[in-house]
Amino acid sequence: MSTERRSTRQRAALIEALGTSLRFRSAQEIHADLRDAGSPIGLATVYRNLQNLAADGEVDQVRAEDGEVRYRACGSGHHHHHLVCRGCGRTIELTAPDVERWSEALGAEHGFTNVQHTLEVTGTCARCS
Amino acid sequence: MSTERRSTRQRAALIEALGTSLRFRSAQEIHADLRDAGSPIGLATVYRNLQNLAADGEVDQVRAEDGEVRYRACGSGHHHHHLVCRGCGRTIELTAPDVERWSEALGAEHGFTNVQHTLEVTGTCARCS
DNA sequence: GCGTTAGTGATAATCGTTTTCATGTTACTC
DNA sequence: GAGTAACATGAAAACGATTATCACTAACGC
Ligand SMILES: [Mn+2]
Ligand SMILES: [Mn+2]
Ligand SMILES: [Zn+2]
Ligand SMILES: [Zn+2]
Repeated sequence: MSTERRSTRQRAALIEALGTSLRFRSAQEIHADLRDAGSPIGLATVYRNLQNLAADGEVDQVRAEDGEVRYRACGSGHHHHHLVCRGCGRTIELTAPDVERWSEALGAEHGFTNVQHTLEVTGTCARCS
Repeated sequence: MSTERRSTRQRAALIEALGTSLRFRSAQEIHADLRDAGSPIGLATVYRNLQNLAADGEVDQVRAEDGEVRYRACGSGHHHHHLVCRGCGRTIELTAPDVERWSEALGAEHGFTNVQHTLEVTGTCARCS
């Protein structure tokens, strides 16, 4: 899905806003932050661009417990997981080769193909406890 | 949270409907199934009872990709994970002691306490491929 | 049976997200 | 630099799952 997207002021502002944050944030939070930072942008545009960026692999998205989707520009463009503080949102990227192998093997063992998985870890970071 | 809940016709019908299904189903699916099966019940009642059952550990709930919450009465009352067919919904319960240890250790290593995790595996089962 | 109180359900409200559609911009050609 | 077709934007309306309301019903303990 390599896409040629037009460069707009809004898209640039969104990418910059993402780049400067270490936390996962919802579309609405990001929208408010952009507004506060003096970059007027429509909410629908935030949603659209976040989805495009996610589809293009530029940002990660996770679904919070309450069902809201949160976005973050992660350092690695490759498959990884997250350890997220439930207090402050501080996020640490994790790789879990054992889990990758484990899920693949279990899928195969049960005759499943095209095996995917989701894995997220949460806790309270040192500063927050 | 061990709760003393009153036994009602609706609650009994819901528990029975859950017991006879192997798939994860949304509250609305379960509601429709109950109606079709001749057990009139309000949608709000389905939602309320499913949440109670989940809080009491009687049913598992997972969030689908589209954000919908799905429910299922699982065999084991203990912590486990799922391998779910994206085609037919067929579900296999998994335990992953290695993952349990891995997430605990990683949390501790980064100074996190009260570490929790979610892990779900999806794929296409033999029958569906 | 009675009273207390949790449970029910039709309906309205909530809220994150998506769609609509008229208008603004971008990228490209000449 | 125009001209232009396709894409992007955004205010507003629509959507859809879930939750809240509230008048009514039915369990439970006595
Ligand atoms: Mn993985
Ligand atoms: Mn586990
Ligand atoms: Zn923290
Ligand atoms: Zn299947």
